[in-house]
Amino acid sequence: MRIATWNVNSIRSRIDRVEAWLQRTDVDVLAIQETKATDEKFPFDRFRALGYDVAHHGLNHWNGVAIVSRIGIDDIEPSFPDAPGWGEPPVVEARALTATCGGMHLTSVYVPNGRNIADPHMDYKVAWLERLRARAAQRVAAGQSAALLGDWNIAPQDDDVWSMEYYLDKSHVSPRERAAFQGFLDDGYVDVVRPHTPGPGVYTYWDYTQLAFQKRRGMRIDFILGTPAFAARVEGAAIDREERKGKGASDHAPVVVQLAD
DNA sequence: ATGCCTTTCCCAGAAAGA
Repeated sequence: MRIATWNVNSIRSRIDRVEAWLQRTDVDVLAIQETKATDEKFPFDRFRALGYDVAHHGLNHWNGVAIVSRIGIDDIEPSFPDAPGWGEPPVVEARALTATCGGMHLTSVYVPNGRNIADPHMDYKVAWLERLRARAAQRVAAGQSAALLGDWNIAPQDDDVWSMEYYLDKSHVSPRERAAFQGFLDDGYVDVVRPHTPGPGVYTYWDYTQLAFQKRRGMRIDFILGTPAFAARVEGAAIDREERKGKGASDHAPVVVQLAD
């Protein structure tokens, strides 16, 4: 069985690529981020035609998360309890969606960007992660097979960026953000991809500008964190950087884990 | 300090991404 995550940067502009990728990779469940669509504009039919059930949470043309599954999808839950909002007045954004697929509790996660170290959006990012962590910890305590899959907008280790010198004063590598990410690991979550895709120089995101991909200037910011019960089933993992190539690519690559049946 | 590029809104240029 294969489970994957992919920030597609608009499902409508990427649907042809996503469809071809699903057919090529034989993935059973895909967690999607940045659908940038409401339900009215989400291409449900394209996934259903391939045999996937769909859960989508999209409130406007920003953010938006989904899970598509061909092993069943139940207990669909948008967001999570007490999720912080953004704006004035604060609005809870479409950045998380949990569903049960084949007995596993899977959450598609799109962590707020943070923008800059001193930006209010950074406080929002950290608070959002704290609340997600509280909910996620319950799944470890319950002994569930669960995973948080998505775009974390954090590079936890220095090797996860092409240049620490470049990112030193920027978002994604600050101690606050790294501590927020580490909290999930402290609670028992496991990065199930890194052991199978060791760095340095291994990334999941490359900026569209400045020929970043061609120059191998990327960041590892997309992760699959599993509970011990989930991690015990992982047999392999891969980052599909081929999918970042060519015209019409997302700026993120898909990340895939192979599970024992 | 900003643009570099891409996407959305929907036809002009701002907002957001990271």
